[in-house]
Amino acid sequence: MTKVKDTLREHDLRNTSCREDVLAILTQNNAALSHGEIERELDNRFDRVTIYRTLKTFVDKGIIHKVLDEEGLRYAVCKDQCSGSRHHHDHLHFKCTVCGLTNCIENITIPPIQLPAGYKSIETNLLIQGVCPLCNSDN
Amino acid sequence: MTKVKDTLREHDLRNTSCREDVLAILTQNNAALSHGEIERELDNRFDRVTIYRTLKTFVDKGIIHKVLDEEGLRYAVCKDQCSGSRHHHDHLHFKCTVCGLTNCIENITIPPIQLPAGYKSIETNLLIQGVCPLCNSDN
DNA sequence: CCAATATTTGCATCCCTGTTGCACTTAGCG
DNA sequence: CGCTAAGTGCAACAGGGATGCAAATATTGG
Ligand SMILES: [Mn+2]
Ligand SMILES: [Mn+2]
Ligand SMILES: [Zn+2]
Ligand SMILES: [Zn+2]
Repeated sequence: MTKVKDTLREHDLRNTSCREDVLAILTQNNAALSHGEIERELDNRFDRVTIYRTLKTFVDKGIIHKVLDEEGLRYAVCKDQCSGSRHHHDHLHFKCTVCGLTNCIENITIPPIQLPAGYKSIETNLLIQGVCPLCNSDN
Repeated sequence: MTKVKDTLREHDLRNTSCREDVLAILTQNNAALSHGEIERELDNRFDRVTIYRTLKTFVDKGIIHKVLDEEGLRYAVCKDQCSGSRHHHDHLHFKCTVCGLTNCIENITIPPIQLPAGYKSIETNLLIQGVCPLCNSDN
C-alpha cells in the first residue's frame, strides 16, 4: 500500500516492513487493536518488542492514538491531524460488550463538562460501553 | 474502626485483618488507589494475592468500584449504594497531571450523550485529566 | 467456651504486558 | 556501493492478574 509508505515518509520515519504492516493493519481495521492482537495478526513475523516500539513511535508522531478500555490499552489511527505534542481527539470511544470491539465514534462531540471551581481540564477521555448496532437485535 | 467492621458484616463478609485494613485505607484516602499502592501502604503485611482477592471481593459486593486512568486500574469506595450486579456511578473521575492523584468528583453529573442510531449505552466512563485545585496556581 | 466447618490466606506458579540494554542488521543517503 | 544513523531481535527484568492447593482462621451451633 502506497498510502502507508507515504504516511511513514511524511512523518520522517524509515520504511520498514514492521512499520508498514502494523500501520496497514491499523488502517484496514476500524476497531481499535491491542498490542497482542496486532502481534497475532502479524503471525509472529516480528518480535513483540519491535511492535511495541513501533506503536510507541506512531503515537509519538501523532499517527495513531491510544484507546483506553476496561481490558487495557488499544490503538487506533488518528483521523484528525495530530502531532506527538498535540493529539486532539474530542470524540468518544464505544466498547460493545457483545462482540467486544472498541471503536472510535468520530461524529459525536463530547459536550463540555462544567467542573467544580479550581479544576482545569486538559484532556477528556470518554468511554461508553453498551451494545453496537451490529449486535443490537432491537434494531 | 467500627464503621469498617459494620460494612463488612452488612455485606456478609468475614471480618479479617486484611479486609479491615484495606477498607480502612480506601475509606481514609480520598484519592483512588492502585493494588500496588495499597500493598505498599500495608507494608507487605499481606500477600499480594490476598489483597488482590480482597479487592475483587469488595468490587463484587459493591463496596468499592474500579477507576480507570492512563496508568491502569485503581479503586475507590462507592459513595452511592451499589451492589455487585449494579454499580451506578454517573460521576466523573479527575486525574491531576501535577500531583498524579485520581479522584471521584461526586457532585457533577455526566450530561447525556446522544449516540448514533443503533447504539445502546449501558455504562459511561468519563475521565478528565488536568490540574486539580491544590496544584492550580491560578487559583 | 469449644469443636466443626466453610471461608480465607499464603505460597507456588503461570501468563501477559511493558520496558531497557546491547549487539547485529538495514534503510536511506551521498 | 559503502557509511552511518536508525531500527531490530534477543535476553532479561518488573509488575499485575489469575488459579490450585494445603494450612490457618472466623463464625456458629452445641
Ligand atoms: Mn479514537
Ligand atoms: Mn468514582
Ligand atoms: Zn458489537
Ligand atoms: Zn493535583
